[in-house]
Amino acid sequence: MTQMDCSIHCQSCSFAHLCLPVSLNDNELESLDDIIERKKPLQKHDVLFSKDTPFKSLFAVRSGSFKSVIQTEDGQEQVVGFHLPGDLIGFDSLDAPTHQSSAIALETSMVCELPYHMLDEMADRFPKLRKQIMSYMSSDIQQKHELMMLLNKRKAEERLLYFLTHLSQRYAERGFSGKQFNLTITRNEIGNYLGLTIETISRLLTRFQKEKLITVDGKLIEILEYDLMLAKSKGLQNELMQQLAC
Amino acid sequence: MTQMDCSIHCQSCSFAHLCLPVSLNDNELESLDDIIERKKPLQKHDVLFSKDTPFKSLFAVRSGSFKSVIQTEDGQEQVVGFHLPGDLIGFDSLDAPTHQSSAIALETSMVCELPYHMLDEMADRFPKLRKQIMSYMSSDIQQKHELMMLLNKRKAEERLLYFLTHLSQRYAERGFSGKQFNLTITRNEIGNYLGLTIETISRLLTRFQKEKLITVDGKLIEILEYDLMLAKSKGLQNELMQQLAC
DNA sequence: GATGATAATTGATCCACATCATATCAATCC
DNA sequence: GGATTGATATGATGTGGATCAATTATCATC
Repeated sequence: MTQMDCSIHCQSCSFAHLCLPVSLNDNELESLDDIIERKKPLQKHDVLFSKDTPFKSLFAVRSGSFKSVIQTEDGQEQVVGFHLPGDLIGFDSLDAPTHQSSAIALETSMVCELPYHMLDEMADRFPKLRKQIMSYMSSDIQQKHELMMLLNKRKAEERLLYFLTHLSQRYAERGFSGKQFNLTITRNEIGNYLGLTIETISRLLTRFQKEKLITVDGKLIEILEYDLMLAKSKGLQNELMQQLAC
Repeated sequence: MTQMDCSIHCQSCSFAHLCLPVSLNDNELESLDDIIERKKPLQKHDVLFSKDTPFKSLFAVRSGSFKSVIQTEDGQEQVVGFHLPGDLIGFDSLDAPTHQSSAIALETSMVCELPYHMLDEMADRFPKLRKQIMSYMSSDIQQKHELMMLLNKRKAEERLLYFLTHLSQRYAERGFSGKQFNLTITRNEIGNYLGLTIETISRLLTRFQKEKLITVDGKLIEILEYDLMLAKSKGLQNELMQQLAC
């Protein structure tokens, strides 16, 4: 038995508001809860699934965090996403027999497994579930558009500030502190995601600290000037500075 | 009446194999065809929809081509997609009351309008249609992952080669020549999409021509060495060269 | 065919970030 | 405890592509 029945259900999950349950009524939620398999915890570096393993399920992060990566043809790795509790993983592979990316735990983490053939069948019975899934994918596409903009138009400083403020916001949405958190990802992975080198990330973090935007203590980050950081990440620092000066 | 009934139906559309009809049977196809509104042609630069206009429909390109753009907060434009016949436009806005991007005709073009509330309702009646839509969105997400890799890991030469070979392939899939085609997009828009400047695009195109990979005559591009270009776009030119030398 | 306007080319210069090189620090393993 | 390994930091140098500048097609309009 790899399956555990450790009494956590969607009904009592503290991330339900970010996850598929958000739009379902009690009945529907119960049906969803029934098909979910709760699995044993994964340890740091454990592979939830990897490219070319058969696509059988979506996964919802219950605790911890994951990265999604794809492989380039010449063997490099590209990080394409970070996943926090309530996030769903696997939407890039609905049209394929196998996973198109790999998902790897960044720390001790738990997931809810959603067998796709059952979710698929439920989507036909519960229009709200279908709409919810499609909404989720749609906002995913939209976020990738923003990311394209970030990578194409923003310089290193703005990219990292975006990353930090976005992460802060996501932690806050989940009831964690958005002001102080542990990076579960390495500077290497951040750089990989943002199209920068580890050296650049390291230098910027020390610079941000000197500028009193954040404090850094190893993996522990404290956000000191969220609004300013957000403005800077959008190339709007001058405008905000003017506003503050008024 | 802005609506035209110019006798083109999904049943006889030459791009049906790339579009929503692909997985539907005759009955379903007829229902789909019934809800589609064929609209008057758009001219170059015409706006199909723009950011913040109410989201009411998806659009399928029937002829011509479009670009999708988002606006940055400091007023710049980011091209996030090019659309050819058979492509569907608008999947980034399913979860929003208004469009999250703008779509602009790159030449005289026609679209099929799919009123979303009707499509949505049909998706509940026809599981295959639902699956088709979700497949489409999934492969969209996957392609954005590839694009992230391109923007983060590849240099200018590789990005443009990817763009050209990918475009070639898409034209070929649609029954057009993949070896010779007119760019309906400006070098500016290509650069914007690939995170490069117009000067870089221009220089590379002349270089590719000198290297006998392509010929360029204004907007007319001829692909001379597709396989080599594809290999180079993946950073594999050395490997292929070795193979050819064997 | 003259007149702007928009798009593209080509050259010269510059700079943000990559790359290279070393050093430091923390965690893990004999 | 010393050695090994992986992550991080930081300085020195190099470079790909941006930026700046000037010219030349190309196209639409009268």
